[in-house]
Amino acid sequence: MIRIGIVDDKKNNRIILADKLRRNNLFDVRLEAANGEQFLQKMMELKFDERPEIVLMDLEMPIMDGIVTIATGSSLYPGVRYVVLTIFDDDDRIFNAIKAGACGYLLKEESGEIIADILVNLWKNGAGPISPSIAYKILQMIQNPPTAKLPLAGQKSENLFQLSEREKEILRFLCQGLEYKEIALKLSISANTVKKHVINIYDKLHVNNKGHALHIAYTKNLL
Amino acid sequence: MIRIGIVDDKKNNRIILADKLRRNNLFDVRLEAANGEQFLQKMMELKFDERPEIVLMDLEMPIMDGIVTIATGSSLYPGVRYVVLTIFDDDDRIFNAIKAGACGYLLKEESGEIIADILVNLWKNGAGPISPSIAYKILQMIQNPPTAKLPLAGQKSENLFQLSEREKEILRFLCQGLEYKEIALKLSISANTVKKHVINIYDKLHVNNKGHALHIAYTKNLL
DNA sequence: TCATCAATAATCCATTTGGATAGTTTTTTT
DNA sequence: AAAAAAACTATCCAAATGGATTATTGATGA
Repeated sequence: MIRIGIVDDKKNNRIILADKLRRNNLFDVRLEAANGEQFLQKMMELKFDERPEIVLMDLEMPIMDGIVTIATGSSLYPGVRYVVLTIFDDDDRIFNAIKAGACGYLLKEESGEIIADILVNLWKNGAGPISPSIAYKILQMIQNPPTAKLPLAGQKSENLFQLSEREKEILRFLCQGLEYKEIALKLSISANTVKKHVINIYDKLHVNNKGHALHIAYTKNLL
Repeated sequence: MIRIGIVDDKKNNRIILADKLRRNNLFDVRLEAANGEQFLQKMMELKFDERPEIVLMDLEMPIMDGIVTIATGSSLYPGVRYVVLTIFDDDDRIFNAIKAGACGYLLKEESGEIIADILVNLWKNGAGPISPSIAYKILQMIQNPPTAKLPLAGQKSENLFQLSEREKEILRFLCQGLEYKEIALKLSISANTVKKHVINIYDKLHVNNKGHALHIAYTKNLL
């Protein structure tokens, strides 16, 4: 049985999709969430071997959207595969989802059987499921890099987490191993303020300690 | 009828593929070539509306290989679609073929029916045909840009700090943002022991806090 | 003008971490 | 078998971190 998670703000979508998958005896839909925050919350409560192996993620959601959720989730739980399942196919969304760590991108148009097939294939072979039209767009992105968005030389990624300039500055210092006091000294502000910024950064990254934050910073190229 | 070209140095391959496609009444295989030079020569001799709309291109060929041929051909005849059809799936070939202007990349493993389906789809919808495992590799290329790899630096740096296996293990957890307690749980040892290991790691790395340690771990590739 | 937001600063409190020190057990090497 | 190294456990204490809350300032925008 492949453990599946479904994240979609429309309850009906979740039910239909879960039904489709459950009809196939290979899938065990055991996590449903209406937005990213709820998803991360539920992941936290699960033990390692109870967590879904594949998570189907809608992109347009209130509170915490799919891309930020994938970015955070793929750092926190690297063993989990995230597959975007959405009706949108614009370049920015595709690109950001991939950068965030999605290993597949399916359009909701695809039929239930195809989705099931593709997920089984992902689980067995590790091949990323990608709708043909999406794959074509990705090719085009490589052929015509949309204004320096392709990080082919390890460039900075988009501001996924909406950090302010000051926050990025402080995150960079944090990543160098500086303590609050030292950062305060460098920036000529008080250590209390540094701490406040750090807490705000944690909020935006949806983490609650330095280790996690640095992990995301390093793996998501936030520096 | 979709006009098809086949470029492959093995005559047998051409015959088998042409047969497969001709069985389907949608295809009109009207150009065969054994290498890039021959292909370009024949293209030159054809009138505009006689040229193939889709060209299936092998990569490994004598005289003029597939990538150079695609690069040249896509400049000379932008209206023609080039689909790579090969047994090779290494990153460099894929990337170069796409950069050269290929609009699809199929592995020869795919069955004749699938190839036919995919070509029809390409012709009708413009969606690029890509084998799933290729698509996955492309994703990974975007996620992990091919950075300049240092040949021996990896191995050297692992020995540089003389970390024991256990210490490396704990450092990896630390880099994932886990706290002492959580690491202790994962390793079934006490948090005190974890702390002791961490202190020993700091000693070896000549640092005195988590930030510094993670910085070295990430930048010196200790993971 | 009023509302909002980013940056600044501070306080209180609980938890985590870093450092020193002192052991025991297990494994490896000599 | 003895010695050495690695792994494990523990306690004390000081420092750093995290979380919540409150408040001021300046810039931006409706």
